[in-house]
Amino acid sequence: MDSMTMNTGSDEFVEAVLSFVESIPAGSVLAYGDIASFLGAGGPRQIGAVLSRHGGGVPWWRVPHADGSAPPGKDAVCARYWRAEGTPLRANGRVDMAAARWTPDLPSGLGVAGS
DNA sequence: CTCTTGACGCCGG
DNA sequence: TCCGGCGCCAAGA
Repeated sequence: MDSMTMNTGSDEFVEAVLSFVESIPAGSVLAYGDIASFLGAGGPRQIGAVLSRHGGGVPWWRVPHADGSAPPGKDAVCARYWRAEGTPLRANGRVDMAAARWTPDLPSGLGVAGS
């Protein structure tokens, strides 16, 4: 997909975000800003906007804030899902981003590639 | 064209 | 650690 042709608000962008979220394995999470960064389009707010409108069919609970906290109102629901999926949590009940943060499957051989 | 709003993120107190 | 404020990006009125 041409990232440069992907304009926020376009169905392409929406599908890309939803697809990305669906690809997140249970037990791992990604912050709004992380998705925007990996996607290479828009910003954290655009990701949140998409999930708020079309996130009804994807594991949106795997997409907390950068600090590991959950979206407004969904705090209790998220905690339940996180516990069920064994997501690394901190004492405060928020996600341990340092351990739960997921990265797309990169070509084998990388891992340590410090670039 | 300008102003406000929003499932964000980071910094300072 | 919690709270508030400012910055960012795009859509809507």
